[in-house]
Amino acid sequence: MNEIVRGRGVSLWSQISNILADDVLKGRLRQGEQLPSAQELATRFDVNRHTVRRAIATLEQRNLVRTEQGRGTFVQEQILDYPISRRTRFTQNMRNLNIEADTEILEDVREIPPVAVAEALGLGCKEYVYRIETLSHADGHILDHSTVYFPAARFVGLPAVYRRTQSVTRTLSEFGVSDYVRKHTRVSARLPEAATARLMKQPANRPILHVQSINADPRGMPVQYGVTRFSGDWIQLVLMADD
Amino acid sequence: MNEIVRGRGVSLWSQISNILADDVLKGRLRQGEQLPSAQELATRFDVNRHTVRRAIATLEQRNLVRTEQGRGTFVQEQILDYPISRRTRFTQNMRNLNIEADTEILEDVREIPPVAVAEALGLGCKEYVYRIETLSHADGHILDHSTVYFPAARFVGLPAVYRRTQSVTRTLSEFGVSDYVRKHTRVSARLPEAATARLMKQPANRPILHVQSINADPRGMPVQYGVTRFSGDWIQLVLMADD
DNA sequence: AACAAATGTCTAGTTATCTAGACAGACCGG
DNA sequence: CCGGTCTGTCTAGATAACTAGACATTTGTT
Repeated sequence: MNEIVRGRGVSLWSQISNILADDVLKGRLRQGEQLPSAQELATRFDVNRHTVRRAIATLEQRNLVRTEQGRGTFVQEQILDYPISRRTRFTQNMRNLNIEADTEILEDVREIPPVAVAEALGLGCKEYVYRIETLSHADGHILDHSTVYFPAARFVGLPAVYRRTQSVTRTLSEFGVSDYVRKHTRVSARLPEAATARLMKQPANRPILHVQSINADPRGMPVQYGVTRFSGDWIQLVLMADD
Repeated sequence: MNEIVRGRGVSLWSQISNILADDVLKGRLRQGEQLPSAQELATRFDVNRHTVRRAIATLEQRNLVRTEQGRGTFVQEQILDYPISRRTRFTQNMRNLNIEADTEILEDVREIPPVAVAEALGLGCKEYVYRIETLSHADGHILDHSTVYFPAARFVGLPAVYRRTQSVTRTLSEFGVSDYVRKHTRVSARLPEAATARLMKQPANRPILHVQSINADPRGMPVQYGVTRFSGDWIQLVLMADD
């Protein structure tokens, strides 16, 4: 297993601290996962509990773990850098971040959209859209609540495809839109609507990241209007130069 | 310059030891070079002399430096691995080892060789050879004392070429021998003759590596007979499989 | 309420690391 | 041979790291 060396000029607490930090950073310990108790670690490393505590104290300072009296110490949920560029693809993003994301489809309906959405999609005020509501989980956390609109006339029967492919990119691809780029992205922080707060299991007074985006095909024709509400606590959007 | 950190779990002596070891291994301190005195290092690192001494003690254990009372501490001359194969070329070897070698020509004469040499070169007992005596230095150390014989009939005027090219390989090349291989190599340890000991500035009772070799052209005709006396202390021949 | 299992906080003692100073011994150049 | 400059060795004390044990506090379960 992991070895510790005495009397070579590197203190035990520092060695233990490094080993544990490595476990966290390399993902051997997952976000929110509970570490072995101080006593267990002391036994494993053949060292006093105080020594382990010192190691853990430094990890806490580095914000890698969080200790709760009477409960234990846990891997600190890190703010997730969520890169956004013109070609951001959610599924791809999560895969890059080495996170198992699964998306739950809450609802899909065919309806007349709000005026703002119709305008954004370049539709007349009597044209139908599909509206799809999703909730994404990652590592046991709720990641975002999304509402996406597609022009119904252009993508007949889209919800069924979406349910099968579980991916915007693959769905559009099946309708012949093999490429699309983000026409614009608007990011704001706001308090969640009641429904969103309930869905994301977070207090109504904790702000969320509200991202509204429009994707267009290569000819500039809008294919998707979406609103994604990220948990502001542990998502941090990174705006990137266009590629 | 080089920084040292207190109170982060790594002892000062160990940090200093690492810095100095790095200086030696990366060649910032050369073989045989004197390190700053313990007091100077203590001042530079803002640390007690004893602490520096402890760092140096570990370096001594690792055989990276050697300390001499009253003189100072010096980078330990490492044993030099000297690879030998059928295609060994002295100049090339030194270049591979990243060592500046310069060869001083002590003497070149045209003479009747000893019988053993004549036989080895496949010459009759009345045929002349050129005998060239050289002394090689590298990094300020004397590396070897060589005696090489060339058949004079085949290589008329060779010494002049050798003085110009400073290389056996290039010299033979100018005589049309573009390739040659080592026909055989005999290695032994023996005490140096008086002249050699004096030349190599080493005691007469310290053994040297005595390497006798014959090089032949691709048709098997011997082109060179040589004896090289290496300083046994810091040269270590590595016999390699033929290439 | 009782209990087990965590973390948090003390005290006390040991060992390792670092500092300070003094002095001996070897080397070297004038 | 003498003085300056090295390394080598010793003593003594201060600080950091580690161990041992006791007990408090918090949490979750029974």
